[in-house]
Amino acid sequence: MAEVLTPIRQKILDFIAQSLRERNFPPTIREIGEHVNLSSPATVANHIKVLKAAGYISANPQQSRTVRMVQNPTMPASSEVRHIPFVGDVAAGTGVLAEETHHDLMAIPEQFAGRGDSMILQVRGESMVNAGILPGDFVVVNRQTTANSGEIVVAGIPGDEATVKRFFPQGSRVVLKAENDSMSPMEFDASDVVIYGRVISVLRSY
Amino acid sequence: MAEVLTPIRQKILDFIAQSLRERNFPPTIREIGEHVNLSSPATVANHIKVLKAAGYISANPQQSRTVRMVQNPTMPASSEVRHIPFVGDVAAGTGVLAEETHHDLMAIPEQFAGRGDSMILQVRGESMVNAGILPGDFVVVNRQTTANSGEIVVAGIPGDEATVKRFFPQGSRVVLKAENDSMSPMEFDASDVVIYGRVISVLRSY
DNA sequence: ATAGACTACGAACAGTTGTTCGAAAGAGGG
DNA sequence: CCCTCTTTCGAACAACTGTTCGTAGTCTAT
Repeated sequence: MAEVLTPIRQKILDFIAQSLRERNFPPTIREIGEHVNLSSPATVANHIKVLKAAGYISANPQQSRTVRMVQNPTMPASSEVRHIPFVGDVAAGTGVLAEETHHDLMAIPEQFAGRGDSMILQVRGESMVNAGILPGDFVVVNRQTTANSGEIVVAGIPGDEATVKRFFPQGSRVVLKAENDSMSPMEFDASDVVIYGRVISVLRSY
Repeated sequence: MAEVLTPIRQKILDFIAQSLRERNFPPTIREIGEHVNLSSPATVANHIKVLKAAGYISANPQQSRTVRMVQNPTMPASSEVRHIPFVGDVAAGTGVLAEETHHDLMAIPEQFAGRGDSMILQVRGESMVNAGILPGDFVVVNRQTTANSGEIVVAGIPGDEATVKRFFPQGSRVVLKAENDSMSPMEFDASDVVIYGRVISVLRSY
């Protein structure tokens, strides 16, 4: 058995992928041939047949423009993803945060999912723009009641809703610092601040 | 002028979307006709022409299976996660970007994965801190060679490596603006700038 | 009723497209 | 050197496909 992924076949694969992403439809056999300098459609068809047999692509016989890329043959294990509940936005207050009712689950890659009990919030407000957290961003929050100095936490403060702030414990007092030039640090008695969790990752979609 | 979205045209739109969703390639005119009970290809072609003029779809003349939806009424909805190749960091230059070799795949939720052919880059440098993109952040990039004004793109510029900048075309010139107070906008001849793709999402892990 | 529009049909045409077949050229091994 | 495998070509074919053209039915407004 000869090598399947010869350079010319690699080029064919690339061109099919390119056509799909740039034009949203697959190329014809002759279009492929023109692109890889194979003047005979029979030659290209032969490569197509090999690639199809090897599982790289699939194609319908006798139908034009029906080659398509087969999804990654090595589907990574589902353990790569964790499903984390989306519990609302940060301005929604503690009720939402504490609730364990039916929430949408978002699939989050392990790398961004953290380890313990987690939840996802959508950020409202510009309090953390200097830390690269913009309004509308999704933050994955590890549920925990304490945090280390300087970490970004979701906290409940007196008379206000939950906010995202940088956390600085100072004895019996707590300083919550917004990362925004126009906002001053807020100081509270430690007993008045409830920490809901720590921000462990940020996801944004444009 | 008559109504554009007649029931039959709606059925045609639905069938095109269905074909794209279930088979990953568009139907032919006769396939459409068979599904909506129009025996003459001329009739279907007429509807196609109207829908195309109205902006619902686009199609290449004289090419089979090239109709495609202009807007995207039907999200892929296949799986909740897409696996996107991680191709290195933005400072690694064009070589890495162009390569189609074996890369690590990262599982990305559909919501952040975009639609077309995508790749993942890790951002080096502080050029986009004001846009909430920090050093070390992962950006999902939709491979495309053009972009709209104001969009964040991954671009190759003369004498430098690939960078992440905000894109402003100005006639035959191109202005690339860093989102960093200490960096000035850069202006190039349009032919000297290569756009590799558009940043569609940002992921950060603390 | 008459005219005009819109829609649909059916046939035909030219170009496209996947496929088949035979043959030639090169590579590698015995 | 000879054999086999692989790749490629060129030509041809049948089917497919977008398009054109003439005709006809339906509906609305005049």
